[in-house]
Amino acid sequence: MKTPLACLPHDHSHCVHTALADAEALCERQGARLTALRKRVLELVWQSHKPLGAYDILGVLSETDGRRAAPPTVYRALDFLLENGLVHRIASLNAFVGCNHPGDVHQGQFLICRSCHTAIELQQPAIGAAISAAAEGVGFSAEGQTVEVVGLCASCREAA
Amino acid sequence: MKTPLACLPHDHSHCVHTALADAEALCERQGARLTALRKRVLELVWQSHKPLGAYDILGVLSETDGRRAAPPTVYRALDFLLENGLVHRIASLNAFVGCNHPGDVHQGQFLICRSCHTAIELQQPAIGAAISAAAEGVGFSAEGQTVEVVGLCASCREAA
DNA sequence: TTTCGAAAGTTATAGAATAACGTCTCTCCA
DNA sequence: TGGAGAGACGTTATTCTATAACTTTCGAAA
Repeated sequence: MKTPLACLPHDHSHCVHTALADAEALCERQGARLTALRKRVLELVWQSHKPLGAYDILGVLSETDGRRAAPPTVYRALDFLLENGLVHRIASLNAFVGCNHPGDVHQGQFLICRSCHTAIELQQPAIGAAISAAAEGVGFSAEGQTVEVVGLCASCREAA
Repeated sequence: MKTPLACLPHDHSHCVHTALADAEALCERQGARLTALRKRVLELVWQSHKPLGAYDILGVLSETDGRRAAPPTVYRALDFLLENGLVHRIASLNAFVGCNHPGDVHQGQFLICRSCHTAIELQQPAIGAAISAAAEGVGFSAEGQTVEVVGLCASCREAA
């Protein structure tokens, strides 16, 4: 299995640039409007691999960017990004994180470190398959899966 | 696979009685105090297989039971029930549902119908195994799993 | 240049959860 | 029997998360 970038040291500015470029290309292709605000929110979400709360984003927009922003501003931008598969919402944290493979239809599967708070996104068909099989076994038609695992990432295990 | 009771018509009062009796036995065994309030909250959570919000519980305690209750009253009772494995929290709904197999160490896996809101609890080792394997593959030590699937249950599919 | 619609601003409020402190009531032990 | 201590619950206040409803702005197309 390929080790996800999120759990290794890496040039993170590259992640951000790639994510923004991919997002622009994707929106172009789909006729979705990636406005300055939406792009900025996406950039903020991508500033690390740690899920970011809506009110954290709001704080940066208000204080750093000097933009007059209220909660709906942020939530609307996040809704747009969610709809277009550019970010994921982490239900167990009430927070948002950039999607590693925008465009691909997929559900997010996340490993969340309780120490450094990094969220590692997985794409394991085996997990989805096991869930789908179980659902079908009881006649349930699965539409969306939430898989969030808390624990300790490799780096934090070593440190401890 | 055995069909979970939650997705079939059944004598639900039996569920409630069983759940309360099991809870008493379990707490007795573990030296945990299942007070009147905690038992009542557990009963309310078990009144259906639909996850119930903390403030719904609060409403019943205040209005029906006539008890003076504020949010901490409910959250403390829920914390106790969670710690003792008697209820599960559904992160994607901010709601709580009775645990089907208290005492067993297990993570909840839930199928949540978006039409009737019933939560069907699964116990599929295959799902947990697939997740654990993926986590270990990247050196992540998994401690808690959240698996929540939204979709349509068998009854609602038929009705539609 | 008007107009139409989407995006963003604005105000207010709903919903979920916890912090901090006070009070009561057991049980245990002297 | 009668405190001492601990745990449970009450109370007040606040924080965090999210959305409803309405207004204004802006840009592209007619």
